[in-house]
Amino acid sequence: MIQALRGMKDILQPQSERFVHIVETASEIAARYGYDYIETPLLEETALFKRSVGESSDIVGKEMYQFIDKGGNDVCLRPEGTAGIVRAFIQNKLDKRGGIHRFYYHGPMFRYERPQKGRLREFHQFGCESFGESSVYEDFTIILMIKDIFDALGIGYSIKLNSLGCPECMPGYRESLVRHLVDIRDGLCEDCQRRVETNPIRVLDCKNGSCKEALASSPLIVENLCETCDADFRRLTKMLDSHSIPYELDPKLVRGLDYYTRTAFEFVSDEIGAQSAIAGGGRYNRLVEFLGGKPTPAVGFALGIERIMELVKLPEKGRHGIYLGVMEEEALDTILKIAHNKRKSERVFVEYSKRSLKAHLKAADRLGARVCAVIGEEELKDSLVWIKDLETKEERRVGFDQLD
RNA sequence: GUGGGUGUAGCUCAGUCGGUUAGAGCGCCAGAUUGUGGCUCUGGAGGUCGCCGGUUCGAUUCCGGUCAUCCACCCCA
Repeated sequence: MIQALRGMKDILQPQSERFVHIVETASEIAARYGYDYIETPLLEETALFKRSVGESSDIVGKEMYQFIDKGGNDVCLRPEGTAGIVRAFIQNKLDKRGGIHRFYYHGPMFRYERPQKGRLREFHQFGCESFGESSVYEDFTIILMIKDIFDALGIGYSIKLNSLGCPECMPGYRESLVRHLVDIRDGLCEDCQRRVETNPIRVLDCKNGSCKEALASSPLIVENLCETCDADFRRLTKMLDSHSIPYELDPKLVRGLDYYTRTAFEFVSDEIGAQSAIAGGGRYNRLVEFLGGKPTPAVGFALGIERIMELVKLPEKGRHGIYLGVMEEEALDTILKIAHNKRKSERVFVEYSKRSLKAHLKAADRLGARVCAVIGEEELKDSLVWIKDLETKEERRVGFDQLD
């Protein structure tokens, strides 16, 4: 038997219903915040991700589905959404056009990781990217939008917030951090000792207990921000406070992708296991320029649909729709016409073969229909259809055109 | 990539200290008379006990390998 590849899953109902519900809810809210839908290719040149996500990240280093296509191009399945959208933004010359451009997207992402709870090799994200707005109010608005989405979906979360600084203050901070890390090197885990060279910022994010202890006294970026970054960060937290949005300052929150600057945030849930981030994002003012476009400020986020599916509770829909069947073959034509008409407004099931009343009722019941409508010998004579409400058990006969 | 758990019916799982017909609940199918579903009752179908190899008179059970899956590390949504 051929099975789906490791870490890749079919999504059938009832899960597919949650999936659609999440995408629809998020899309609707994003549209109300002024975002337009964008669709970009799943396959991109490998160089795009190497440059945007960063070569030092594990995503690029060892988790990409990368291969050479038949034309000799080095390509890979996208491991995340932002890079492709930034590429599209630049390629379509929107950077030169100026103004503000906001996009939302959703679709599959691919990372060759070891699967576990909340982590798949093919997973789905919904995300938004806003280009051209440098105000921190846009960062605030994006956080507010995510809150709206999660509230609409009825799921709990907490927000972690940090600022990663900018080219003004980050390099200086990085140097002092490295100096400190070198001092405490012996107390760090193997991975972190390596990271001191490759990506010192990420040492802060290490979950290893001994590293956490060793890092207790390390300098924090939020205490080393330049004036502009600091003012923005204060404004952001003030806005969140005044809107009564609870958040937790996490000076050790480091986004895994290299392109983030200033605002970085994560929405986490404590109900879904170790992979607790249900949304993450922040500002990435340097990425457009880095990928060859005109310098353009940008903010964005992505949320993990599969992780959220575990949290969404769908309202019970109960019986709905109508089931149509016949006990005499001559009535099938009539039934099909009724079905076509009813389908303009509701869910309709049609059984094409002649069956006993009992069989029809049973089938209607199993399909979750509210009404079972059948034409038998008696109804055929008088041009009527017998209907039964499976919930109230009421039954009656009505004319072909009076079905409601 | 590392570590641990688990693979027995469609689903959730029991069980065999190695022995002849491998079980339960749920689900499924059929019936409880003629045109009445869900509930109940009765009956029935359905399993090469993940795969390969080893030990053994004999393996679903023990051992090794392999694959799959789950959880955690790592990484991240």
